Amino acid sequence: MNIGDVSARTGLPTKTIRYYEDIGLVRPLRDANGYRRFRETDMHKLGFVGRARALGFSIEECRDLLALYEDEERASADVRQIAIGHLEEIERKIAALSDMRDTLKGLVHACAGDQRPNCPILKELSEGA
Amino acid sequence: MNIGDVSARTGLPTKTIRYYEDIGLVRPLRDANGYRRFRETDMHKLGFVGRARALGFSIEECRDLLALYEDEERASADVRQIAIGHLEEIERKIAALSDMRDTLKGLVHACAGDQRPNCPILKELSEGA
DNA sequence: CTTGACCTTCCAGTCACTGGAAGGGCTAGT
DNA sequence: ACTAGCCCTTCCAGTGACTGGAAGGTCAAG
Repeated sequence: MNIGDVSARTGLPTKTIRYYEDIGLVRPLRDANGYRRFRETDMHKLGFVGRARALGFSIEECRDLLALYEDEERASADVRQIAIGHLEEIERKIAALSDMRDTLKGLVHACAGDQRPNCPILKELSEGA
Repeated sequence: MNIGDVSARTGLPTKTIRYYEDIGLVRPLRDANGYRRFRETDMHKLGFVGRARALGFSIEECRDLLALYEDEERASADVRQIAIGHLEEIERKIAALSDMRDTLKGLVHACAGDQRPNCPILKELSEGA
């Protein structure tokens, strides 16, 4: 399979697939003409990474998860630990964004949004709370 | 005021303040020795940007907000529109993160997290939903 | 006159791609 | 045989918003 087929099947852009090769996530073979040749296992790995990325795991976490996936002797505790760490990170981000949302909502609500210059949003940014 | 004083008063790292000068958010004066000299208005602007960044506004949004702040003829509607756009962006991010969180929570819950290799997290990443 | 805390510029790295240029390969149709 | 139109290759540069570090100038205190 050439890179275009893999892209169509995994949904990953070819640029991204080449990048994943660059950083060593996959190691496709090469045809005589220099084209990358992807085996089923390569495509499977790329799908794995694509799904892990969609869940917000970093590339390094993906690398670790892949290594665990390929290690038949793995302990599921190690996988779970990575997932828990990531989950906590997501909870922190949600909390931070929720704080921003609440503050912004209050400001947007307080602002008349008309042709006059008076604006509580600018006032807040200018003076602090 | 030198950059160190501004840093202490605004809470922004000196590196960040220099960066903000680089991209034209502030234009401090220069002393004969080459040191940046910040006026009150410069510090005020930096505080403004710091608070806007803390609410998640991008640098370009901060630039626009600053311009509106300095425009006495502004319409508060323009400020409000920027804030609403940003608010929607935040809502989208929260929604995406919440989806990830829910999926991850389910997977973490389903995983025994012991010494055995069997793992529903890896299974999901490997096979898709 | 030295120490140490400040300040300066410039370069490189972060993260995970993304865009584009320049060029070679392959297949189908004329 | 030639050409059109894809597909593939590499390499370089840019994104956002900083951050780290090196190499060196300045200044006040002791």
